[in-house]
Amino acid sequence: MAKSLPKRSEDYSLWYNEIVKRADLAEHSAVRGCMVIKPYGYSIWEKMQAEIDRMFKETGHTNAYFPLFVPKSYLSKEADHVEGFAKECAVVTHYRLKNADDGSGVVVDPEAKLEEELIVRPTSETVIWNTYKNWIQSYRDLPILVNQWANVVRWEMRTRLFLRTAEFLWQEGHTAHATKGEAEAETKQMLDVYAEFAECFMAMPVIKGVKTESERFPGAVDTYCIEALMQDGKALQAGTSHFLGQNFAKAFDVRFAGMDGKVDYVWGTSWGVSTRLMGALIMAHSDDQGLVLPPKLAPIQVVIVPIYKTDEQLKSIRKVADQIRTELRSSGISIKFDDRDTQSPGWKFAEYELKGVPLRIAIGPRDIENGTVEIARRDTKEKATYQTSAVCDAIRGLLDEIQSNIYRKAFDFRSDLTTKVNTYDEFKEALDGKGGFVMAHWDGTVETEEKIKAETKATIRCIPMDQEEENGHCIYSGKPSKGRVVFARAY
RNA sequence: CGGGGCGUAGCGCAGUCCGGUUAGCGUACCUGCUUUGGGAGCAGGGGGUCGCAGGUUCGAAUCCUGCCGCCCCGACCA
Repeated sequence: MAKSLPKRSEDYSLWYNEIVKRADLAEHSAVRGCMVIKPYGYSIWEKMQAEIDRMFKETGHTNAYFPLFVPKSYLSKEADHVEGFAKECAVVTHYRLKNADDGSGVVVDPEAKLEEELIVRPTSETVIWNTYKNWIQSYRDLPILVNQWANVVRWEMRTRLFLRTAEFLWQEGHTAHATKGEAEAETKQMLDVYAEFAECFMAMPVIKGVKTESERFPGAVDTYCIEALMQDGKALQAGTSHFLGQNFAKAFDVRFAGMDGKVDYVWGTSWGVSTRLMGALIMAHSDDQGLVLPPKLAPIQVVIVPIYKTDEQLKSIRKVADQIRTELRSSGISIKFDDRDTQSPGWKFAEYELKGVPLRIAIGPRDIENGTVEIARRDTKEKATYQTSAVCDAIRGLLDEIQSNIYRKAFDFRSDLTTKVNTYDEFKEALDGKGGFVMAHWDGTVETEEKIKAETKATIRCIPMDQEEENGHCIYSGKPSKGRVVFARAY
């Protein structure tokens, strides 16, 4: 009867797909590569959004909204940008349908062809810089610190729920500055925001770094990123922040008069995180029983399950449950009392485990008699009995403890799977053995990077920002190097 | 785009090779009774254009032709 998940150790990819569906996070839609985000999954995304949005506001940003459609000509104004995105764009060519002559349904009306095709945005730099052109004349108009929450479409060849879908939800920040230094500082600030969110809320340690030239965002001068490690030893890019230099300002002719009266191009940044974070969250902590959610992002932090035979028993359990619920709610904890009599307690236990609810309180006749409740932790599966009077304090403490425990667990896991290597043989051995992050010297050339990728499927995830200076030799070419970079096989 | 798989009840599948009563199983759903400290038991019940179109045949989920769609692996990819 137990409907167990596939085991991570046996088929990680199958486990991932199943957990997404079984925990009611998302499902495939009728359209290839697109997903339906279900209410429970969406409520986790909303928790993420709320925190990220708060952090944006705290750093001086405001939200706006730009159109879904990008005129085709805009995309080609920045050469690298169009090169990077052209192959995965959805294109709108017509604006009307009509009934087919043979009665077979509706067909595209050939009379209704658009003069200029519209691209469904894969990202919004072009529309936004075209707009900024009109917003900026002088240094007094700068900086512009705008973010938008939106959906974008990238026609990916192969998709995976949350990790890579044809349409996805994200936020994209687009800022404009008077100086290079200010734009660079903004790029790094937002990277810090992402890293803080990942570590403090998702309980997921990340490496901050810079992308190599070949992994850079099309149109950027520098791409900064946070890289996380998943339980199967593969890396996941969890967020990026781009220093755009004056590239888009030049492409869209966005100039401003400085204090000294001289006219110059504006400096730009863009940065984003997406529903891919949901995938990261799932893979960072969950186990073979289901989701494990960090308390700070769990839509339901505590669930109370009553165990009873008679209405009388339920009545006295409800009294205790209501008391606990009222007190915890007043300290901002989200708590659900599941008194449905349509499901058995055992069913509920399994269900809330699958959904990653951090704490479960069970109250039965035995507890009522003893003035106790049973609390079970999702992360360690430990159960303990508490005096009813001590429950609320215990819960508050346990939520904090779970948050830091799963972070520590993920951190230790990453430490175990981070290997320093000095030769190409050691490199391949580490990759094929335990996987994870492999720290190695690299000669700084695209050629070497490409050869390593072709031979091992490992890419340079980033050049870490806290890179230690260390003289060494490139594992591939033997040429001198001044520090290690992070290699991994990645999603 | 290459390789593999799948399409039969809400979901998961068997049946297809070798055509033949009324298309079956698990689960979910509905009703009733008994249950409830780890996915309850028993009894009864409802639910199907077998992906679509055409063909062969007395007869097609099953054979033939064409088409459509989705998933997985790979190549590709902020």
